[in-house]
Amino acid sequence: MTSGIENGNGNNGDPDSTGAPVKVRTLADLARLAGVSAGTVSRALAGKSLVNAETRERIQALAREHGFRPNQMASKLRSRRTGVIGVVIPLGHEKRQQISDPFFLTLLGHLADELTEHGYDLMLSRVIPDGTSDWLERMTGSGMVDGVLLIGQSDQFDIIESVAESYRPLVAWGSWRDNQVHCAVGTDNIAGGRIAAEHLIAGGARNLAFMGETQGIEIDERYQGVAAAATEAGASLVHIPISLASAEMGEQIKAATANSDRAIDGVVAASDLIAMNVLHCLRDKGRSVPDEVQVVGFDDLPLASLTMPPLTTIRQEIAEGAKAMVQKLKAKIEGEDTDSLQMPPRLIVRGSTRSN
Amino acid sequence: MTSGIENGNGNNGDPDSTGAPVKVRTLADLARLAGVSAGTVSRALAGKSLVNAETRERIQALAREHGFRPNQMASKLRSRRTGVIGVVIPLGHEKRQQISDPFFLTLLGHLADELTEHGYDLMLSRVIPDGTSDWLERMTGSGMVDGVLLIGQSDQFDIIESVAESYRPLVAWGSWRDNQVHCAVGTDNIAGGRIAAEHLIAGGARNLAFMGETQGIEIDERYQGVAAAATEAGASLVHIPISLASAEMGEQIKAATANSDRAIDGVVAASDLIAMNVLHCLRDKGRSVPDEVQVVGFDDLPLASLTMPPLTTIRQEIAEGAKAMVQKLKAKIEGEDTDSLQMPPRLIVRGSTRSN
DNA sequence: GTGAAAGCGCTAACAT
DNA sequence: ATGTTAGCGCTTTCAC
Repeated sequence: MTSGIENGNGNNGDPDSTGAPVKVRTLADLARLAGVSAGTVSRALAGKSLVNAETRERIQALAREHGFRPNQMASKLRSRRTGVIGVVIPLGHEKRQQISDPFFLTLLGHLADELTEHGYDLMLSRVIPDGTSDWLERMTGSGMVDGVLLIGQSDQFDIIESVAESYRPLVAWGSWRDNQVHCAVGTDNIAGGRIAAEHLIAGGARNLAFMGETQGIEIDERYQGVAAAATEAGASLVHIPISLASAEMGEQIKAATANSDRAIDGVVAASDLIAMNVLHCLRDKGRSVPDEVQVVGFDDLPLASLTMPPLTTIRQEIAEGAKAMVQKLKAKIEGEDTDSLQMPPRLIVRGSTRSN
Repeated sequence: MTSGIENGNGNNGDPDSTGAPVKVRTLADLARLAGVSAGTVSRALAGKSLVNAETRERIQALAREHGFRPNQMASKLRSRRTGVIGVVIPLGHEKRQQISDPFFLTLLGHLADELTEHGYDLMLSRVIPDGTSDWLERMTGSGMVDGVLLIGQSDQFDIIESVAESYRPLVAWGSWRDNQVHCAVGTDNIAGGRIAAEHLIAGGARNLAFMGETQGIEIDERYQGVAAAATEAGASLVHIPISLASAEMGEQIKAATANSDRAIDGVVAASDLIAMNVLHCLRDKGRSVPDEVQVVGFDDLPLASLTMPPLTTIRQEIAEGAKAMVQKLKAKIEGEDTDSLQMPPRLIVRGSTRSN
């Protein structure tokens, strides 16, 4: 707190010797204090080269002393760049608006780091799409952000496509299809599902279950991969849609596993979160993992190694993906073109499956 | 896509009959189209009452048709309110900038919901404080936000205090001390620690360990609560600082539990995340929970019920806390005064402790 | 109920 | 290297 000294004793940088505390609210105020023009202050504070080093220092010191920061709204309006990236989490097919998978929050954390690193601020928006493209265009169309990152495509693939047609700086985490307009970064989910199922089958499973809602395209692809592998191996497969609302998940899993005519001996969960719930339910029912039932998760969250038994899972490269998303978005903002990126999934074998 | 029709055939709302697609970028553009003034368009789009209902409808329809949204930066600059709340996660005492406890991400999720509900956008910032108050003043002082929410106080209590002296619309999750300047919402951590320890002791534990860094004030208070209870009961207590970087956590826990001269039979973890790691390590070492060692977590995250055994923990009311934070912040923005809120902790007994 | 005019606080040409 | 000028696109008195 440098204010409070009433009798300016020489070094308080206040040219009018009244000693009254001067409120510096605008560039113009500071300019007056420094005896220069607003333009110069603007340049000095922005660290521009065309300002005399000495005056720059002086102005910066003055600004610091008075705790002055230029108003960002004015700056952004004038310069037509906001330095802000909109990060949107579409909660398309989830009744409860809460939580969403820890996967998304982990991705968000990495995106936040990466954006900060690149000098961007982050405007977060969790939206429940309403059937129109409004939820997205609210971000893209209002001059608030320089670009948009989507944390998942949810069940909004087509809407994202249509918006991306006219709004370039947009990158989504999710799936990529041939001729897709919008740039996506994600995992090869079909391959991931396939690998998971093959691993289960190699461990002796014959009656598989896939647990998870397939409304989101990513999850659906995982299911397809599982289905393909099951068909090829002549294994049976049931699909059990599980809502993410954790309160109900346990009941749903129990009901589902009870109903099935053949005893399920291999589970592919659509995510680690679901897998953890499955593990918990199986334990409750006294079914041993991996001896009676094998379980594979998807994501490889840090928590996956802490379950009992530790979770075999399909790893997604979240940190790497976040890096790629930001890098691609930057490229798009600068007018370049970018490809989508589908990363290969990787099987992480732990204790919830029989290794060979 | 309503554009694309080249020969305006009557109903395309385009008064100049060239049929050329008109780009509507500003209020003025739309005003011209509608044959009114910019001011009227502004009022119509804002749904103000003093506009003729009919013209309002017409203008809104026109705006929709052309996908026009008023530029937020201009609007915010002019109206001197941004409709944005800054949410800051200070990563004070964590080497790795990543992750932070899932607790914080859960809180973030609830805050996001709550802010959205109240019509605010959310500007997220994860910062690593540098010893100055810069990380905070960057948010408070640049006209970007109407208020600031802090997700945790980290080890920045004093800095928050000093900023709060002159910046009113600020609410933090965290601890409250007598005569504290800034508004805080949180749990009574001392009581929480005490309850946890007493429960352990009631279950027969005599040699306690507290696991967690106490640099953050909240955690330190939990430790104090544990210490008080241990002293009163004549139980021993060791403090084992554990960094949150999950890679190292396991090693640290193992090293710590190995070194201690007496066998620890009761663990209070500073968070559920730590508790989960502790459970995992104990399993690795073949020590049974709760028979040989009892474990209590802190937070009651959704995941706490999924561990094996399910985690006994001290519940923090995250959703309720998020609601309170937003409500108090709103009050402060509107110039009212608000008290801090310390919520009572609640013991949730599950399987990781002996219930009497 | 609507139009005209005056900025919000800053930046970027264009002068000098 | 610095000052001057002209807006960025919107909201909001103030007239009518």
